Amino acid sequence: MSDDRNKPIFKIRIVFGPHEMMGPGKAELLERIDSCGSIAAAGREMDMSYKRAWELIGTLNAMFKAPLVERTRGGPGGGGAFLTDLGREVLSLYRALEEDAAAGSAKRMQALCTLLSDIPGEK
Amino acid sequence: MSDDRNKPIFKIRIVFGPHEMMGPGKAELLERIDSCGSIAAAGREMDMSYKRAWELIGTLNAMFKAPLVERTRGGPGGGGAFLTDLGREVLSLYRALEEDAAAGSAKRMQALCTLLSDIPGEK
DNA sequence: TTTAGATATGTTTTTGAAAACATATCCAGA
DNA sequence: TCTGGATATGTTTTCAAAAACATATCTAAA
Repeated sequence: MSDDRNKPIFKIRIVFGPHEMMGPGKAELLERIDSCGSIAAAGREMDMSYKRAWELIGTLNAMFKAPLVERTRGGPGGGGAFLTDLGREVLSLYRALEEDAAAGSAKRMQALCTLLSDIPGEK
Repeated sequence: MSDDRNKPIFKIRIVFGPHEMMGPGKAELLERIDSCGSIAAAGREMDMSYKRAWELIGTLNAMFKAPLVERTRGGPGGGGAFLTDLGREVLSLYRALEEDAAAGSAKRMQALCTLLSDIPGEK
């Protein structure tokens, strides 16, 4: 019997400084901006207000050596946003880091799950 | 010149289910209960209200096969709390998992830090 | 039998982050 | 030159999580 229930989700947040951090939210936002071509559309997909998405991008752009996202205003379609090379690099690095971390701790994760209550989600 | 500034902090949160998760906060709480011998004292050390600490312990006790923390009431000192064997096991497993994850992703972490802005904390 | 210091909970208040709302601005193309 | 759809921000409102406050309860030991 395959026991695929209870697959735990591994969330990583990297805190670089008091106001500089990166976690699952910003990563997903970058990803969606890459595929959508706009901050507004990415935000909509994530059920996030444009303003919030815009703010997150602002902090991301400020915390790295150069902007991860560049934007254009006006024109056909009204404008848009796209990842810079650095943006793509940071994103893929973060994703790879996630995988490495998960792989490195898989054994322990399995052991932890063993100790969980049998009746999960039973709140 | 040692460049120990900007040592990033790696935070891991494991989400087992919709209402079942464990992260740095619960881990530290377990640790301090172990060393303090009481929920109240542990909470004080963490600047956390007794009520909140007590609630966190409640959810922890509920999500594993057996309680991680047991408590006594009354008596000299008024009572106290201590980790069960399972509690100690979960805690050390979580700590080990953290280390494994950090070790597994250290290379990528280093690479990420390289891309950070030079002027950190400059908000 | 009183006390001390902890556990155990209910109730009210704060507050800080996110949402919601509101505009202003930009500009290629029709 | 008007328009559409996006960026860019300021302002107000909501709301849920945490804090704060308030008690009640337990019990070994003095």
